[in-house]
Amino acid sequence: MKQSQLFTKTLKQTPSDEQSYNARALIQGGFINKEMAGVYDFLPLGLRVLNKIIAIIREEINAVGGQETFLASLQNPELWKKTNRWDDAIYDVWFKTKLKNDTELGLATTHEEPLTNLLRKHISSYKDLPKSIYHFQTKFRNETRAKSGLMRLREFIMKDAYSFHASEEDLDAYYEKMKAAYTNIFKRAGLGDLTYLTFASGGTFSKYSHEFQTLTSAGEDIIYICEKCRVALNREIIEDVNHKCTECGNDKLREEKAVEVGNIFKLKTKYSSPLGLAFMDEEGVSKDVVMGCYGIGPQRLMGTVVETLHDEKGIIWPEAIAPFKVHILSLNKGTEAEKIYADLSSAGIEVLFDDRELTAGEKFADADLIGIPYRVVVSEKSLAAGGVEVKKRSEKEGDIEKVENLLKLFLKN
RNA sequence: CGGGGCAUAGUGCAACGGCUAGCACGAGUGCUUUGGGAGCAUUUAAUCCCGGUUCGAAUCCGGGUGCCCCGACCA
Repeated sequence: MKQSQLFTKTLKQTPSDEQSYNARALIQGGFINKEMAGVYDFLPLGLRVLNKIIAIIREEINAVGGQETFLASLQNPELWKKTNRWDDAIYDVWFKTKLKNDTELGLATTHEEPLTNLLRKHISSYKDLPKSIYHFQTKFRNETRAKSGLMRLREFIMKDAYSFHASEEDLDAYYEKMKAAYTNIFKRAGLGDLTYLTFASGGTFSKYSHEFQTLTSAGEDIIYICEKCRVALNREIIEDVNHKCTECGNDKLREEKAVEVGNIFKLKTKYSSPLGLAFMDEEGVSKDVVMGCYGIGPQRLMGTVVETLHDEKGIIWPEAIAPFKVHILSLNKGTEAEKIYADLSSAGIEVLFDDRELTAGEKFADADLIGIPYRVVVSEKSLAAGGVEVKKRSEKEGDIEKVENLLKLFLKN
């Protein structure tokens, strides 16, 4: 894409109405726009990143048998009354609205109820199980305090997956597969080294649930890390386990601030029972379906990447989720840059081409701010040196590369 | 929901109760510039809302709204 055509502009100064780094950098770079506290628009650059994160999640969930759907955001209170979650005194994050005839509706905060109810039409026998179903859909949560840019939103997309099983053993086995899928997702998104599988409180039916916590000062959670096992314990359970690792008993735990980027949870029959999702087993006995649920917020994941991967000049996107792979900066009047842009683009490489009539300093500053992994500078100076300068965003110095080698270089990487 | 801070051109800041609300960046025009946010000239554009005090309010008072932060909360 030609940068001269991009409708968004970068800001020279960071916005004064944001404190968190992710919000400041993403707004300054033109990735997102703030509508109100906890509500952001995604602009072309930001949407490209978001879509790449979603694509990674989709691949990994599909790989463990997930079937993608798209459930509605307007929800029927009757289902929520059955699970006792409609009452604001019990579940206080609702945005509620009404039809013109005064019938109440809820804007989806999550989708356990409607999906469980939907599955009543499709699951009746042990032969129909197991199943894994997910979607990417907007959640609305009336948080008392939205905060920290993309870290706690009132309107956000969630990938929520739900699995349905004939037995707890089967759920347990699938849960481990999903755990591995989540590990892959965070690794691919560039957060592998900073993300810990974390034991958290389990609620009614399980001892523990698992969170995926990424270390960052922007996080809201305190976790205790066991380096031996590479797992962590959420502060909410630390007293229950006497400050010892649940895996190996290690009591030398390191306290860190972290953000919950994902959560997996064994629901068992918490929703199937009140909503009447049952199946007939091999003996002809009716049993409640056993469920698990698995959530990731792609926007929070994006915010976490920005919080953790940046320097004083701007964002440093991991290649897998960068808005573009290559950023070409044209500093001369010639057509060399234009040709490189055309050649790389037609080879399927994602290129942002800074063809704007600006000074070199402005282009460099914008490139650093936007944070595309590879910067290619085309100038009289580079051409005189035999080619173009190729520099990684994550490195200080670049190298002169011959123009004819670029295609090979970027197709290889 | 408790506590604190803030609200002025598109953006970032300034202005003792008093003159035509100032500066920088941005944007428009013209000329000059091009390896780290360039120069000259010129133009453009603002006091969150409602009420009050006062000869006079961006400034003081009351109420509202919005934003940020701390805490509470958070499948």
